[in-house]
Amino acid sequence: MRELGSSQPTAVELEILRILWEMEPCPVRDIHARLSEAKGTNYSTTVKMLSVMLNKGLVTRNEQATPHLYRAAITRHKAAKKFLGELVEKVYDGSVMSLVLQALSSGKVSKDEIDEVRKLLDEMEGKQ
Amino acid sequence: MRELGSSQPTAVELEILRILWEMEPCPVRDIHARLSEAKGTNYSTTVKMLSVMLNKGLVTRNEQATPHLYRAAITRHKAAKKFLGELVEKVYDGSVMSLVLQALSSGKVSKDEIDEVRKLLDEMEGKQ
DNA sequence: CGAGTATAGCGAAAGGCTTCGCTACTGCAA
DNA sequence: TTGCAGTAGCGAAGCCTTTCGCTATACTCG
Repeated sequence: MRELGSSQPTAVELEILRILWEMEPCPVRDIHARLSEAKGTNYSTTVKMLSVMLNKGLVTRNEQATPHLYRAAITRHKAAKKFLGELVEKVYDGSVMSLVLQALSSGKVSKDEIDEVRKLLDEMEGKQ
Repeated sequence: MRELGSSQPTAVELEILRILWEMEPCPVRDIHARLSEAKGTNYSTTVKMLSVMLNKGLVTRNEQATPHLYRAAITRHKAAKKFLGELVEKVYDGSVMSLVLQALSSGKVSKDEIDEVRKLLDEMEGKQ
């Protein structure tokens, strides 16, 4: 088994993680139900992907239970942080701010949310 | 040739795009110089990658010039927007704000930058 | 002109991700 | 006990990305 977190989850892996974050712990059948709904893939495929992910340390499972129950090995928060870091690094050349500005200017943000950001900014400034 | 933007740039493709964004238009040799510095790959590899990217519509080139001069077919801004949109969609379930809050709370942001965000927030509020 | 160097391109190999077919095991019901 | 349905696993195929060797073409300088 590779070291945990040594690699970013791939596309399908991420889909599975998202399902787990929402309904873990859960058996293959449930994961497959959601996955096949979106992609129409075979049950074997889901089982295999989970075995691959288990191998990579992206998920864990309880083998005592029948059927086995799967869980994500990284929290949504941690995964998000990794993705974000990579995005900032690779596309925004390490500037968190460039990304924030672009994200904000994409619109779709409510007044309450704007206030929330202000509050965060105030806190940050206080600590500097 | 596939339709422009039909697929996200892959890892190496993104590296090449970043080089182009910085120094376009430029010949293969220059791109290769930068790429091999980071990865130690062969000149042929760079040529091939560019031909693949040309095929995908990720880059354009001026064949009149000798050697041919390459340019990125998408701006850094557009690529960033696409990546960001995907990240928000896939990891933050569509909430731009979750992403912004997480990005900001990762630290590494100067006072000037904080002020810059405030200004943007004010503008946004004015328009609502 | 002719040799040597720079440029361009192609096809195939290597490796990773995703998919599935086939097999095996388990547990329950007739 | 036998058969069926649900569960688990493996190996290989197919596809895409990345890599390079080999070949061909163009250009430069002596």
